[in-house]
Amino acid sequence: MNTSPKGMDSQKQNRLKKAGWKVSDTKEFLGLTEEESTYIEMKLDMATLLKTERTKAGLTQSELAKKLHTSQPRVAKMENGDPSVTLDLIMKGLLSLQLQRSEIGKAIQA
Amino acid sequence: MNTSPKGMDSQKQNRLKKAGWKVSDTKEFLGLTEEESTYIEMKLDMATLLKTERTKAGLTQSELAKKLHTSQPRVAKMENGDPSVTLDLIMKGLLSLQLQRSEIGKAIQA
DNA sequence: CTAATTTATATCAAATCTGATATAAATTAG
DNA sequence: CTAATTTATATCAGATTTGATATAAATTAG
Repeated sequence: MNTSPKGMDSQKQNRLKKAGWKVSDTKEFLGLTEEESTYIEMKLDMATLLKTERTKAGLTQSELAKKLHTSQPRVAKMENGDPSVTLDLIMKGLLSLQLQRSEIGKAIQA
Repeated sequence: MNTSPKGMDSQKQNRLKKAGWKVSDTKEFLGLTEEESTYIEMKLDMATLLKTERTKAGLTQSELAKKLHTSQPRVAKMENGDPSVTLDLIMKGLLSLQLQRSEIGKAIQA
């Protein structure tokens, strides 16, 4: 019994609550519509990709921050999928790491 | 002679200047770095996709606006790639039209 | 053509996002 | 262990983005 949204996925839950995501309604991430959670998951995936790619490039957060004309603390927030960071900023980060649209697109499809 | 960034692409230029994009430097969209223009093009492509998909779904801007809990004028700006609109909002728009991540990802790869 | 519908532009206060700074916590090097 | 480096958290003023409203322009229907 119960394959409904109640019995959500087990791994996804932690990722959502990890960063301080807050739902418009009330109860935690319960009450998230399909679109809302898809949007958040997408953003978290992009955040993870940013961290992965930065590391792969052998850069520190401070070094990436300089390329991006921002600060190290903000890069930390980008990589942790902080709700106060826009997808725009994360995308700019990925592009500054020389990722191609094809690579970003592939990651979004995942 | 001249296959350098000076002799940019011909179609892309119009799309950029179309919406009121302003470069941090001065001269029009000259002086855009590769990353900056890629970011803008990506956003414009998503904007176009939004308009295409809304139309395909047989919805007016007002109807989509209601789904998105926003206003018709903002939907217009989204579809026209107005610089004052975040990629976040456009993505939420696409998701509210029931597009899957796979479809969005594919469009980004283009 | 004329009215109705749809889309675009202008404006604005409130909310959100921004880079910067200070500093704490965690990780890595010696 | 201890210091150095790197990453995370807190705060904040300024900038940008937001939904809303009014209204103009464009498109479509009759």
